[in-house]
Amino acid sequence: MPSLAYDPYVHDCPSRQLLDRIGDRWTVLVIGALEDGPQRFSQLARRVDGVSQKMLTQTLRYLEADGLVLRTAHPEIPPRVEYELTDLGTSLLEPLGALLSWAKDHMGEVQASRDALASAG
Amino acid sequence: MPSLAYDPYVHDCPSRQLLDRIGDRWTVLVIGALEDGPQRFSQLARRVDGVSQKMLTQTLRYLEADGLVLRTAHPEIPPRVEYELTDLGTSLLEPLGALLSWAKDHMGEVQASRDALASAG
DNA sequence: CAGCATCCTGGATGATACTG
DNA sequence: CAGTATCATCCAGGATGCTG
Repeated sequence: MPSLAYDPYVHDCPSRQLLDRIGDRWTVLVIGALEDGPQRFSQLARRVDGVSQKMLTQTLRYLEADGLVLRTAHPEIPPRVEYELTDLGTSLLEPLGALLSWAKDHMGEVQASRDALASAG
Repeated sequence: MPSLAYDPYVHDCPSRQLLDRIGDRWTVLVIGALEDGPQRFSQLARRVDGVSQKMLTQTLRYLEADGLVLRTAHPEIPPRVEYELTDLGTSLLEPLGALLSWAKDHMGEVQASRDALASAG
């Protein structure tokens, strides 16, 4: 049994800060989109369907600041900017994968529970 | 390398639904608080510091509906209601623990990256 | 004690227009 | 193409008061 000892509601606690990041709609999606190699801004925008330019930019800036994503601007016309996961960012794929894996394995049970409660009224 | 193949932005996708749940500030905290056994409502309110009655109630209702938490109301005066993780809820502790673990192990690097960028201007 | 109902605010997010 | 700037919106979440 893993320990959740340090409380994420303590503002200074790393777990809280991580939770805040994962909380927003886009961070996880962007990281997922970058899983298979460097991507250009417009590629990401298409890949992470529904994200606005503003949000994509903001998310990428955060990830860059946190050292999870590397930004490379090529001095060309027209501009070309590529984003890729750093080693640190890549290391996050594993626990994230574990979570998605749980969802895949157990979401059926969750859905069944919802349905049961709904039909029970 | 884990696969993040199925896209969480697809509304039907389990990963998206899980993300939505974890997205809110309280779900993860409540699950964490329930890690070491059944808790009363007021205990949880104190444990998950900062949560309002409304949010705690709402979060518990969701978790109950999803089959992650079991609610037991004892017919007494004054009322006593206990919440505990189901087996399903307990199984979520593991991937969650992995994520928190990552935060613990790497948040230092993240913070260093932030500081570096900040001082660099 | 546990928990609804109501009102209200702020910040996250989107839409739009413009630029190097 | 890859952004920046600005305005508009929406609802999660907090505050408060009441009930069984």
